[in-house]
Amino acid sequence: MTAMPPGRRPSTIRDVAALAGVSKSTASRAVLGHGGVSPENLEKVRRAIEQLDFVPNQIARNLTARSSAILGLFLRQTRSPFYASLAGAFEETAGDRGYEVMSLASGDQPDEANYRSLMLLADMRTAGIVVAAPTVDPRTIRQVASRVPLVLVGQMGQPANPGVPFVAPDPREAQALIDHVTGYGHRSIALLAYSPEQSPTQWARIAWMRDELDRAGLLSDLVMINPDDNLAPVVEQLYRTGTTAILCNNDWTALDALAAAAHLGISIPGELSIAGYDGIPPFDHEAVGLTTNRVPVNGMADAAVRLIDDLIHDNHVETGGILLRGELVVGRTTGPAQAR
Amino acid sequence: MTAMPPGRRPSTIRDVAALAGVSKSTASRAVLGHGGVSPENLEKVRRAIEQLDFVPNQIARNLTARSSAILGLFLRQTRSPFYASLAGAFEETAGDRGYEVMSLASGDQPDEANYRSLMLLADMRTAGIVVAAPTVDPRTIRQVASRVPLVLVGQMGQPANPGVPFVAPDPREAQALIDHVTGYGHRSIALLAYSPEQSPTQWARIAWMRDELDRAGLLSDLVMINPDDNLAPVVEQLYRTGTTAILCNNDWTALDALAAAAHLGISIPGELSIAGYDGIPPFDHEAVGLTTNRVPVNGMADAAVRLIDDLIHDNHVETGGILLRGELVVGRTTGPAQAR
DNA sequence: CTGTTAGCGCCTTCAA
DNA sequence: TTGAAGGCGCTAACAG
Repeated sequence: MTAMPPGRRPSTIRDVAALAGVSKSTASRAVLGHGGVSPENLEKVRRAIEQLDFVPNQIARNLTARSSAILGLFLRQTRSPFYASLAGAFEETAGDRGYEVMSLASGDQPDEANYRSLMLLADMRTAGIVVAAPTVDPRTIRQVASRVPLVLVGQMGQPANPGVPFVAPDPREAQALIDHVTGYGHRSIALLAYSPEQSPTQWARIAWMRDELDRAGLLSDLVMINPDDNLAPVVEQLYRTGTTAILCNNDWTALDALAAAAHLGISIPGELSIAGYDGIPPFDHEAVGLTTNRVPVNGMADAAVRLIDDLIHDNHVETGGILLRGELVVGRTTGPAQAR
Repeated sequence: MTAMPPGRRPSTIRDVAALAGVSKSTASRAVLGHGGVSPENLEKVRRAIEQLDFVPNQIARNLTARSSAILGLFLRQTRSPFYASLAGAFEETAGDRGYEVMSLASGDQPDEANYRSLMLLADMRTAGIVVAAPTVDPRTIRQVASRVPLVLVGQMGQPANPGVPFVAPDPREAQALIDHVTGYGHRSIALLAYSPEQSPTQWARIAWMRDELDRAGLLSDLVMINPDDNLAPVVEQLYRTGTTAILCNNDWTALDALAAAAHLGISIPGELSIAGYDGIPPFDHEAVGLTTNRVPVNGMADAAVRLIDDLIHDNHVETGGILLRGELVVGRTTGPAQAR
């Protein structure tokens, strides 16, 4: 047996009109409920709708309306807890404002594909589009933004995308993390990071920490890594050369570093302190015990909805962008520096 | 300044035709590239397209084509690592087969909203819809399935949804977990679970484990909990009444139980073994060290794509559904049972 | 090869 | 209050 749906083509407003014995227009008016239809006809149409199991095609509707209550969400990747969390928060807030959210993921395709995806979102007459995909080419962003209200989230807009509103985590929030480890007496602190191309946002915080630590003479090293690297050699090298604390670009990296340290027999946080960044559940779970900086995902989502809503309603919008700070999460992977 | 997009309405095929000095159809044919257009006209159209920055409206296209290369994905929630992971894997595999994936999340709304969302997906002439949202009402599923090829993933189809193909984790895979703890000598094993309504799939595995353990006389208790419960009282009670191992409905619960045990001063796995279920990253990370059963998310996604693809192309489809097994992940939260 | 016509499913003037 | 007509953006069938 093929479970293919039966030929029964979804009924259209035309079918409804025919069965009710009225014109398409009357049927349409009855469906919309804006009034202007006689009670008898209204009833007839109502019955026809019921009988035919009619549901108006929202998409066709948008076609004439030139707009809709749908927001498009373009994500870099769905798998990552960070983007998943952001998307979830966004859907909630947007839902509260009466928007439906349609998501599409980039998966770091070639930029041409990103463009097509974004246009697909625009084609369905979305009221606006929110982009949470830092790797999309700025030109693509600008092209789409010229057609549809667009907001960037989780990434800086300036200077690559002048005039495009954005919400992003404030790199300066990393100060709390630095204060935390220096407060523990660490004086030889290393940074682990992906390349700027790999993740501009994560790089922003790393660059900021690098500058801060460097200025204070506390930076032992900045090691560039890749997502799938085995960190054992890196961690060992750092440990041997006197680094007592490692700050990572994100929580994954921190977990990888922790696992590497375990393999090397380095005790945490006795001999080495390690901190992550992002603090997205479940990374911030007490049972994991990771010290990290929790990025304000909910706040970012809220701000994004507010921005896009303002843009849609033609309100004044801060083009300078919004930077939000998170909060320090103290776990069991950082502790007092030990003299060696 | 309002960053609203300039009035410049996206240009249509009509504009292109006008500028090129040909008819809409010729322009359309040129765009489609199916041939049948003179080189001169082709060139003229090409130039007009360039000049107007024309991009065909994919949605309008689908409207006439009555179909598209878009798959709809309806998720229970975006935030959960499980669904995020599933979605990510699905997008990848679907992408390999040339599909674009549009996602919509349920967020456990009233079922009427689910229906509307599903219809929205159908309205855009998606080639098929994949539902990963166990809480959607079976009637809604059937209604939508009668209009568009539909596959269930991460949930059983039978008997609530007869005839609707599905892919789900095989509850019997839990055997490995049971063998693991009994192999460690545990003879008083408890289960922690959400209610069946909360999560039918998780309940399926719990019910299966309950039966198995009960038959072997090893079940100490089955405690019903809620996602946000504080588990300290539960864990303490179990521990005091002689339970030496706790198997949880999912990994979150396991982390919560671990945190509770830590608060109570119960050492893991010395005095108590705890295991999770799902094994989705980052729960399965070595640094977390959780013993769990890794559900085959990638395999499920692959199978889902295969099923929907078959359905779309009218191939024979196993209506019985597909059950997939995962693999045991041995961490540091389980160990030998200790005599007390 | 080309333009005309007729939809896809819906909404919105415009007269009546 | 109603229906006819036209359009949203595009494709496809049909004459030339």
